[in-house]
Amino acid sequence: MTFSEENYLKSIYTLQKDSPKGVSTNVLSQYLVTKPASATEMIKKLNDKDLVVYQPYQGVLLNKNGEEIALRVIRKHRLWETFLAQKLDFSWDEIHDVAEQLEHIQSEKLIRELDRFLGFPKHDPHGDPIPDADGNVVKMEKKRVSQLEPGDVGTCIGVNDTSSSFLQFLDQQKIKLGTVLEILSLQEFDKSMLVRIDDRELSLSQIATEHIYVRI
Amino acid sequence: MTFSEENYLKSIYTLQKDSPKGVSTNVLSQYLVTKPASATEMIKKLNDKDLVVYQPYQGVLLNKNGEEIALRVIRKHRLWETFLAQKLDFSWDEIHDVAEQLEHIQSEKLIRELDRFLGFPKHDPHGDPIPDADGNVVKMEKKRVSQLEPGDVGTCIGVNDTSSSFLQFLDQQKIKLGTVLEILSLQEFDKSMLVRIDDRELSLSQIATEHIYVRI
DNA sequence: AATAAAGTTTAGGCAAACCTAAAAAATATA
DNA sequence: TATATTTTTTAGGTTTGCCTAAACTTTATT
Repeated sequence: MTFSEENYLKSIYTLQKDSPKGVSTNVLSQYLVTKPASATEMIKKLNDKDLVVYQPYQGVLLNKNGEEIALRVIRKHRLWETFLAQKLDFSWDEIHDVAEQLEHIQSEKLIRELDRFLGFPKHDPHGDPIPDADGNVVKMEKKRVSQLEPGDVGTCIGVNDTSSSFLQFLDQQKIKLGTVLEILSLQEFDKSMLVRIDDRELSLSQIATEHIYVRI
Repeated sequence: MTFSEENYLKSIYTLQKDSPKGVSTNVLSQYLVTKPASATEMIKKLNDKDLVVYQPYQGVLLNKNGEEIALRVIRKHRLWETFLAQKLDFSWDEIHDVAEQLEHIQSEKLIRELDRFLGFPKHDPHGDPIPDADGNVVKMEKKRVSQLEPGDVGTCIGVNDTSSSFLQFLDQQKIKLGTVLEILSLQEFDKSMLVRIDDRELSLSQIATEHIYVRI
């Protein structure tokens, strides 16, 4: 399993949630910042290795084998993200690129021990669930802040946008995992929301409320 | 800088200590488990990038630039080894392969934070010095156990053989970094040594005594 | 339904890092 | 010193993963 193969499998896993009848080469190559021709080529290789279901022109989906590998890579990615945030004081926006490299390290023992060292965390710093060693992922009831109504209270469990500008915005506003938000009001004209966090009130734009996930 | 280039630079750094007037392609390729022709090719590439001094048929040595990069890779390798041994309970023989992968992760911040997290260690689990961020390496006075005489006492600071059979032997004998050895006697006929460790006495073959380093 | 537009695949190339086999240079031996 | 042996380099080939351009499907529009 090469780095590149792992990256394709992981990407297909992520993208197939929004394209349940097949991830197109266009979408896939855009996500991976390559070209459609390259995606086609790799998909054919993964198909030959019996990791995906693929019919020319019909997009690609992971089969059981492919999903198993994708989940292993995602498990590693999220454990490393947890390590970087918890132990090495990385901020949200610095985590991703490094975890992207670390996720490809091959060593069963490494990942088992890392998991133990971190205290068997269930979620990564973005609130996404960490698959267990057998590939089981806990599903969580998450809602976007934008789906809440005045009076609702939610606990921040993740975000939807990993751009560093957004993550920096969150750092500035001191919004992190576990932060409790109370919705005070919704402005009709621009769908912005007035929320209370601890003792301060602040206004979040619609864009922001759509990118923050909470558990209610 | 590719993985392969980094591996070649690191290997040349190690090998040039024993071949101060040039590391031959033969030796280099054997060390890296490739073929001489591959080594020649890479050396030419490193030469074009001004990282080594190379004259055809005369072997290769690192220049200032090459040494700087080699030391950065070695620093990362040894910090990761320390992490694996100290935090993840890896034993001596399990460390190397994983550190070999981790050493290629690119992130200044990662290695700075890892260093801090580990408490700025000066030596790795094999007793080898960890270069600092500026590439300074502390030289240490180390002796092989075989160079000691009856009555001498030494503290184990490293080993010379990273084969897993040897490292497993050490684990079995409970010889680790910091273990204090007292030489009781030397057998003339096979150069084996009787040593005391804590309260027990054991005999070490000449092969073993030549592969264990101590500070006296 | 016919055509235009968009998306996908195929064909042919390129760079990195490896390989084998042959040629060339350096070293050892008679 | 001339030849034999060893070492190193060159030449040409392979695989992986990327690319562009052209051909082919599918989907959208009129």
